[in-house]
Amino acid sequence: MNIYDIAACSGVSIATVSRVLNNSPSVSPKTREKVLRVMQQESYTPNAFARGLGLNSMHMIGLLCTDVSDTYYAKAVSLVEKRLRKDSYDALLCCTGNDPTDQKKFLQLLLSKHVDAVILIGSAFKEDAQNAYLAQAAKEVPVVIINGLVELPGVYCVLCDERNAVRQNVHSLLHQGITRILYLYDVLTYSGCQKRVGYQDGLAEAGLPEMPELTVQVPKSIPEVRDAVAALLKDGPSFSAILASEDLIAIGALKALQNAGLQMPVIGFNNSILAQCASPGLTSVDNMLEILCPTAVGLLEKLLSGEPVPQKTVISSRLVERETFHAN
Amino acid sequence: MNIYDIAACSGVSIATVSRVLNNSPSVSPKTREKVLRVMQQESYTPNAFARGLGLNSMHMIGLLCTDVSDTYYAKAVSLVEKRLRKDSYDALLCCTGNDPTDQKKFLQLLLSKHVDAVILIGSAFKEDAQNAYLAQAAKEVPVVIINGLVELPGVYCVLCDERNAVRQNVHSLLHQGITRILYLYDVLTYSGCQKRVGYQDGLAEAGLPEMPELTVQVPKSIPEVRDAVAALLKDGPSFSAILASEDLIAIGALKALQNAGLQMPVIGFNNSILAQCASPGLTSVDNMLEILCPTAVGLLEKLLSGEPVPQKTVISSRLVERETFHAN
DNA sequence: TTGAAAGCGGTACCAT
DNA sequence: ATGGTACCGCTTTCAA
Repeated sequence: MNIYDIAACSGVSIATVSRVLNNSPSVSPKTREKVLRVMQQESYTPNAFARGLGLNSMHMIGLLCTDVSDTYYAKAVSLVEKRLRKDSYDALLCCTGNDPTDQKKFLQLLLSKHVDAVILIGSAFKEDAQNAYLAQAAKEVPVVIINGLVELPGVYCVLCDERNAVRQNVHSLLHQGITRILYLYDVLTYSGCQKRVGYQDGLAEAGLPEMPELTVQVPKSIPEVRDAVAALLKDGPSFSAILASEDLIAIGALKALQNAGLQMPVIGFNNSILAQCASPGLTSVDNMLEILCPTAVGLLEKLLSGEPVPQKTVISSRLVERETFHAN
Repeated sequence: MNIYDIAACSGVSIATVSRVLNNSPSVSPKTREKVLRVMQQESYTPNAFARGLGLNSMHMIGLLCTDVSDTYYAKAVSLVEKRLRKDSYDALLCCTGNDPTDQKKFLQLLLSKHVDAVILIGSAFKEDAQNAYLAQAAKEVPVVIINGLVELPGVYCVLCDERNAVRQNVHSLLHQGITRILYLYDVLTYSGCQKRVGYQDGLAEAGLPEMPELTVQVPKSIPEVRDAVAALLKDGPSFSAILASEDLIAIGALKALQNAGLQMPVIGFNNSILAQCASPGLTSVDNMLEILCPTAVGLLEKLLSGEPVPQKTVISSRLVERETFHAN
């Protein structure tokens, strides 16, 4: 069943059928009615490829995500996809992993599929070399970055003020009289850098010196973090609170503390389900995916309909206090 | 840059360019070489829509998933997507939620996009009414179900023997002298049913009567499960071990036990990252997504190239013991 | 081995 | 308001 058949059955031309299909106002109600009835009867579905060829769009958005199996990114993908459906966009999912070469390859791949736009979720795009590719891509279609920042024409960023979130955490710990705060992080994506700088900000504001021995990079793995923190507890510099760039990392640290029979404030990041799973419940910074994601898609919607939108949208975080917050 | 331009630049016809594009053997090495060089020079990319229109395929697979924000499904989607890329298929992601109406709507949507196949991940398709839609869909494209079972022509299932997994868990608990085992579950998808039946199997084998008061349905939410289990501990039937259909549920139960100062064997399901996050570490059944997902895509690969494949592939699970396993 | 040309199923412009 | 028709860019059959 194609548009020609429908045209024949309805006794009109394919042009008219196409108009009905596209809700063109210039079709008489009677004609529209008739054509629609035939479509219904024949349970006609327009061919998406033919449509794509003509319009140069299949109403698809490319989702470039480092890793959907990660709880945080999975949530972001879920929220984005749900919001995209509202505008009847389809989501083409592309998981890149952390290799920059793959990331650019997949970006290329999405463009070759003529997606209407690309949304970056947790991408590590950060170095200039990669940004060159992003810049190129952004010339072809709008690029929206969730919780990342690349200031380039055609690239729009929606992000959470994580730097300030960490700064405030430091501040509140200092307020409890804790000055030696261990900061654990894994990768230095844009987001990763912001958090670390927030940690430094917090200390600097209180006139405290930087403590490089308390800023420790760890792999994103519970047992490895646990062991690393255990080692620190044994031989390392002393500390009496822990901030982590990720819930998972915080949980690894929590395990080390438990094994050592110690208690101290531990604050994670992302407010993921993992934070709820931990015992004691992990206090965590919520970076507001529930807001970021719909906002990002909303932006895209406007962009694609030609409306102007800000290149950068920043929202603030929210601390979710659970059992690991206070000292003693 | 289209195929005509490339043809012109190479001094051949578009047919020849097309042949080169599709690795047709009937092109002389010299011609092929020449055309390829031009393509390279012009950094030509064939138009995916035009290709789709001609071939009636854009080399896309529809992923029908109830909820990617769920840790378990996210992992499945991740593994499937990764494996699909190997065969250079793209993944069109569709999150349906649990409403059967939506599920059939999205299935329809994927079909209208002419995906080459559909992979169901954690779908609740179970009732006959829905199966009618599946049957219809399976007439158009192959349907592969991961960890679910629907026996219909054109539907292929790859699943884990979860029934047996639970049976064995019951068995081993009975062996430890525990006869009163609380079974917690949330939804009765195919998988959900199998697990529950496994629980019954285990008890039946030991000649124990069914204990409906120990088979409790709970919502998939840590605090709600915690409260439900706390209530059972207070006023309910006695039990001295807990089996759950999901890690998340097991963790809720664990929290209730901790609050009550109690310890008993608790076994979760899925061996998700959540199990590692819990303290004490949650013993959990691994239902082998790492095997199921690649197997499912491998099946699809064969199907799409016309090779025959079994309609049902079952693999066995693996118990991952952590701290919550043994009594005392 | 190569080329010409007829689809594939729509969109959109130009007439009427 | 409606119809005719030239695209869109590729695949594939048929002839040469």
